[in-house]
Amino acid sequence: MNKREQKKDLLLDTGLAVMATHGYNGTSIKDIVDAAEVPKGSFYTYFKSKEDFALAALERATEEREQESRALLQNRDIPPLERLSRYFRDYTGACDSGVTGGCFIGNMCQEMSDSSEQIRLKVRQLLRNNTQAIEDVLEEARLNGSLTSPLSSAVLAEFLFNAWEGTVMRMKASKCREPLDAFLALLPTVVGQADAA
Amino acid sequence: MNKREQKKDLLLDTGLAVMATHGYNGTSIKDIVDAAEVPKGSFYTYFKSKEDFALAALERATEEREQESRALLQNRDIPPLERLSRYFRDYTGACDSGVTGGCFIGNMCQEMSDSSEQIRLKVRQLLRNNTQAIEDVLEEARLNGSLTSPLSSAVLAEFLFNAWEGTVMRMKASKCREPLDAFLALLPTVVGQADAA
DNA sequence: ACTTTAAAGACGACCGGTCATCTAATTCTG
DNA sequence: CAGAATTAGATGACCGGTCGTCTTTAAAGT
Repeated sequence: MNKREQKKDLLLDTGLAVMATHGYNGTSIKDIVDAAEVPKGSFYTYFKSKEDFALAALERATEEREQESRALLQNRDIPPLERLSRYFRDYTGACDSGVTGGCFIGNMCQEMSDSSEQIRLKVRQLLRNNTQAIEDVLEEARLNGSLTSPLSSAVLAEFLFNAWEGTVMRMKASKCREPLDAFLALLPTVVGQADAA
Repeated sequence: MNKREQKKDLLLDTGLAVMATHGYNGTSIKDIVDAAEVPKGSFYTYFKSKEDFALAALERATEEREQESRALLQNRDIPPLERLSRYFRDYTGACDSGVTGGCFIGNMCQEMSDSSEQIRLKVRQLLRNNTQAIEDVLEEARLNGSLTSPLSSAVLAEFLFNAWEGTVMRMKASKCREPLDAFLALLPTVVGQADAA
């Protein structure tokens, strides 16, 4: 990787962190370049606009998360429903250590969907990808008989993922793990397990 | 109501609408006063700061919604679980007519929780109130035997409300009613009904 | 020397918030 | 009750500062 790509990456990583906690409109270009210790004038050599940066940051945010989550979600050594449970539960750490930011995609969805059609479409796509990953696991569980719900895996996945986003959002306001615990408590019920404490 | 209160109300109503679609940082004082056709200088005679306005708008947003929702949620002519179902389903209209804004409280939660402690606490309180209202209905359903879940009403309410917020958020990005349908499809499962199509 | 890229700094617009000024209502005086 | 004095509230010009963006200059690469 060349020098240029490295700097763009640095800008993306650090800027993403800033924008994840202060939002799109709450983050200035100066905030981004300051955090990355990159001269202000350089910003527009890497991104053609602030919106362009946000679009790239959105992709980056999911890349980082997908590294780990895809690996877990597709790990055939663990029963599919167990994978799902871990996928959600492993978020706990972020909560305990005074999480800030929450889900960057969720944040951008709320703040920018009505202001930028480009960002809305990108968010929609990333949300769909995430939902699809969950649906795949559910479909696998259905095939091996551990998923008994009469509802389609698509509906189940859509519900679960949205419920999860709501849970993460709530944790931002409450700063406690109750929302997460409630989510995990209901997970078996939703996928149709009698009781898998 | 005196003239002054009326203007403050106007500022609150119109400003709330603007801030609900463009967010806190995406809305300027000028945007608010222009929408209400109130002179810029007047703003600070009604609110001591932008943050103060947002706090008041947050209360206003729930007042408006609570007018109708409380009445529905506490209507003893309808079975409690049916009330809950309607409470969520009645949101449909907003979706069909190209909803903008979503849930103002949810928006502010995502955008401002990490920036303003005052707003975070207000959001947390309002979210709790909403959850409590749902818990009350669930408790009523448990008493009359229609709620069979072994999980506590508090956990159920927390999960349901967060799932709902996530659903509303997803609709902002997707601009379709699929998320809502998925939510409504799972509602009976969550509260422990076998199938109450 | 010539092309390409990074960086500096300027740009006008706009930000949240303040201020002196003006208006209109209230209180005081007779 | 009339008219003068006082004051609370309304107002838009204006503050220093920051915004996102762009032009211009400096540096680097070949």
